[in-house]
Amino acid sequence: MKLSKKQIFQDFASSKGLKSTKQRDTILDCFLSCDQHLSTEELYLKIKKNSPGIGFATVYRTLKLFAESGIAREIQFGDGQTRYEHLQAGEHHDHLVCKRCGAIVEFENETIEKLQSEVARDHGFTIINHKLELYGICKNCNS
Amino acid sequence: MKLSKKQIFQDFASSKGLKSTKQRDTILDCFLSCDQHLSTEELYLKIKKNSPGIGFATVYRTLKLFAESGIAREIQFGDGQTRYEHLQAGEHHDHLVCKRCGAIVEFENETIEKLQSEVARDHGFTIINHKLELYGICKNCNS
DNA sequence: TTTACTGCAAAATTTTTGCATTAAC
DNA sequence: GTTAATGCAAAAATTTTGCAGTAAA
Repeated sequence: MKLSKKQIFQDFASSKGLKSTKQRDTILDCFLSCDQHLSTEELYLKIKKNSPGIGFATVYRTLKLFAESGIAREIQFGDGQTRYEHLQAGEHHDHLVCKRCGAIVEFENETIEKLQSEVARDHGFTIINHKLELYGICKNCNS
Repeated sequence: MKLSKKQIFQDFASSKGLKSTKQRDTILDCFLSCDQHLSTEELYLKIKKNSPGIGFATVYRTLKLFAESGIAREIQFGDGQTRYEHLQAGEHHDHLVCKRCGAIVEFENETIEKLQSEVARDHGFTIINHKLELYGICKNCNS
């Protein structure tokens, strides 16, 4: 069975000699229980409601650690803010983004993934990860 | 035969009642003759060499116009800078990005495009455009 | 002349960092 | 005791805007 993200991060932390703190636990819990695709700012505001003591810089630095540990990934949807999404090792999240209402739908498609590997191979690339975003108008906004 | 990007932009400009200026011509020429994927800053620096009078804000606003006219598109590779790439109507540029040396290789793949349309249709989306980036290590850096 | 464009500098955003203090090991 | 983490506030880096002067229609 897969390790939980919490476990993965704890392993990462101890392997790096990082200390375990109340703040990091709080941020990790909130991050995991929150929606995908939150920006640093958004997560910070959510956390501040229950834990007013936590500062923006701590959230900022902790999210960077999450990305480094592999449980999260930075993404940019072109709105000027860096966002973080949950990431399970080996998982991919591709996105449908509605240009009108901002709705984000996730999808996975094995065949596309395979084709991507082929393209990479043809060009001599070893793929580490990828990003696929389809921008358009969603069902609701269309009707 | 396809309209040139220059032509497309001129049509766009006149349809919008925009005036034709020396600066915009200069910026358009440099943009078209320059490498793909330049940031505003980078293009500004290139232009300043030959036309020292042109200001950053003009380059910035002109690139926005290029994007609006359809001859360019904003992209983000996650390095904190917005970049602009050339875009022919109906064309897509997907990218292989080397995480080590930063090399960018463009590719197109019809089958992937078709699958994307299917995914979008399945979710009730009408696609306007898309972004596909494969991150990895390129042939040179691998060897 | 009327309207848009330019260049400058200032403002607004967002990301990143320095540092004294606090807390974990 | 050491070493890392935190919170604040300041600094950097980018993007965006206001405005007076300039140039195009």
